[in-house]
Amino acid sequence: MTAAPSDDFVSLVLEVVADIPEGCVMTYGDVAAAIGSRAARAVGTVMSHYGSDVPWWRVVRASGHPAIDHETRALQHYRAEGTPLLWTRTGSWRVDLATARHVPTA
DNA sequence: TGGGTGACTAAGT
DNA sequence: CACTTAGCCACCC
Repeated sequence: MTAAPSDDFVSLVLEVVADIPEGCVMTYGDVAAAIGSRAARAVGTVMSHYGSDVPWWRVVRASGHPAIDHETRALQHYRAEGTPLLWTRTGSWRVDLATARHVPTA
């Protein structure tokens, strides 16, 4: 299952996500915009099927929260990469988009 | 060809 | 800050 889909949209998404440097993150909407689309949902769908081959944890929602049901898994990577995190008093946490948000030069 | 689904976003409560 | 509602886009049957 070495994801090598001939699908254009899928390949573009994987390419953008793979280009995100360590310690940085991008929102689903930003990834979609990077490939010239606004299908943030489609990006998430692609990640759910091919995320195994890309640093999916570097892709978060517009609120700074990681993919649903994968927050704990993403937290392990953030702590290991030194990604800036913001903790709330309620015990919840989120990625500091103001500092970790990555902007593709292309 | 048409309809339903989803690792989303933004706005309102 | 957290939850709910409506809107959008790409993919599968």
